[in-house]
Amino acid sequence: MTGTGRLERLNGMLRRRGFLLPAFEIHGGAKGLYDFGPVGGRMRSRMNQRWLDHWLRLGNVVEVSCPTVTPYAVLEASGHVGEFSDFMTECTTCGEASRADTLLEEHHPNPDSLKRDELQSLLKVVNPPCHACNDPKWSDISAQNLMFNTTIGAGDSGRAGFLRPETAQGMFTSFNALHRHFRERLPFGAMQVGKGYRNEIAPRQGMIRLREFNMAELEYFIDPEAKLNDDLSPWDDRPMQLLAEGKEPSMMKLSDACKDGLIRHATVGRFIGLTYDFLVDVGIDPSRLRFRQHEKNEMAHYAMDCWDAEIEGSYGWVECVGIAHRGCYDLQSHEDATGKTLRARREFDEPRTTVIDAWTINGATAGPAFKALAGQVKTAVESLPKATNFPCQLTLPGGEVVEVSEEHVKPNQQTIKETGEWYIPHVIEPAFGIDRIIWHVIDHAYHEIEKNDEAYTLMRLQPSIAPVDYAVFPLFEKDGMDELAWKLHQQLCQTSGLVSMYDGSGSIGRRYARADEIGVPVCITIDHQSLEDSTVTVRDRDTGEQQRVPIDSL
RNA sequence: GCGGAUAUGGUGAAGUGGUUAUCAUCUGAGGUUUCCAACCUUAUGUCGUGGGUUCGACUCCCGCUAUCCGCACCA
Repeated sequence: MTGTGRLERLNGMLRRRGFLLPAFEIHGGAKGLYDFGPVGGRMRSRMNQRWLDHWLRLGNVVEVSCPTVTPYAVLEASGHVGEFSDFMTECTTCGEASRADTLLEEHHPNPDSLKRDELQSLLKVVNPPCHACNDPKWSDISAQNLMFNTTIGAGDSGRAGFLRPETAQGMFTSFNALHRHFRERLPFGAMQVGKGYRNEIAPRQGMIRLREFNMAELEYFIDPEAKLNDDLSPWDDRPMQLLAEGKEPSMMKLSDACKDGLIRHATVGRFIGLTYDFLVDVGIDPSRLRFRQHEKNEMAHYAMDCWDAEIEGSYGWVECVGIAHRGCYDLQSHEDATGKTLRARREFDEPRTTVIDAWTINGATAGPAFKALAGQVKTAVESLPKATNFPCQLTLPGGEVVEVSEEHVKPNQQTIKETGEWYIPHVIEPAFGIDRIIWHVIDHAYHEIEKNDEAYTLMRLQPSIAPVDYAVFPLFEKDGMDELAWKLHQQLCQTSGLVSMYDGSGSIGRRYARADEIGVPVCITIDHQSLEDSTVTVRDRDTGEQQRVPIDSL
């Protein structure tokens, strides 16, 4: 941060030039909602594309797209309904708002687990003092859900739902389709870029905390027992700033951090490396990038290990990527909630044979004898040792005592051969906050310099994400230079993936300045000589150097 | 959600209980100009929003919305 007011000037420029604008402004605007304007919109889609390309290079990752509108049951199963709701209560004396469960921490082993009614009545009974004014007078509690509620369908047939708080759940719920697509072979990944929604209590700091935001997530499914080919040596030449839990920050090689057990899983380590490469590739200054491991107590409800990529900018160090080892939590949760299986199979090296030589029930006699309890009796009998003598008494899980005699049982002798087993895959998830990354890319690219004793601003954006590739200028809009420039501009626009901008107004210096301000890497100028020999000058944004080249070589 | 500050052309600012609200810059048109924000002419464009006080409110008061800074909350 150089100089006071840089942030204000930067924000002013972003607005003026159409990078970022407060959304719906003529209606008064809305907190936490932003437009990407005519310049920023292009940059955002380039960033998204760049991100997809980056992960597609792994070769076993596919792109999907899931709805943002999500049924209640999905997010209930994932734990979001519970985790993303807080029950708030307000002190009627001083107006201080508090979380009801926090107030009751000393009066209940786990107030967070209580249902709304239970929490309400416990609050009434305990009546804890307000930590601001000490008065124990509380309003009724109200649910503060950080997800946007909606109703899917109209009227009585409407189902409760939410706008998704993350893109991940759709990829978990379609696990079986992904699994089939990859011929049932792990590891594989599914990813998507899309919108996520969180009804933040207090959106702040421009692009840093939004209510509707662009996210890009990869869910990488692995067999927790399989050997994975996660070679971290490619990153040995670029140590990274790592803040491991409970350790001092230090520059480390990923391979060492993994060897020392700071990074608890090699795939997490590899994704840290790939994330580093992506961020630096789109223009993040590597010296202002670090990876921080979550403390145990700040870890989200699903995570086993989590590393954030934090980027330093005008708002300090900000979390922009989370790389979480989610274990089997998500697939397990959806299995539990739906009764469907979300599993992969691994074959054993050698088939495993289990020899059973014990007892089971004789259905024909035990059925009529024990009726409804027969199932429980069967389980109990099958766990008895071979040496058991009948009749004998068994206590069932429900407390009933039954007497099992010889006629109810028969020997159970079989050999079971298993060639493999079904298991719930583990998930490693890199989750990117695209808006936050775009913000920091802009923040790092924005330079205020002096040029001929005048303040001058330029954006040193990477060409791969610059909103415009070429600016085409006629030196003067006359003598046919304007027609030639317009023709070249049209030609460039025909090329897939290229964006060109024509600018013919103002002095040539002014036009260079305008292009520099939005980070156009290359300006092409048509002058008198161009009319004669079909050459143009190509000017580099960062050095200002010009080269004369034939039009055809562009 | 609480407390404080703020809200005037696209951007940045000045100003007033009274008739036509000021300046710079940007933007458009025309002219001029042989490569880094030059110059001349000219044009377009503003008092966040709703209510109140008043003969009259951009100005004073209140609510709302938004922005910035703390606190709280949160991934």
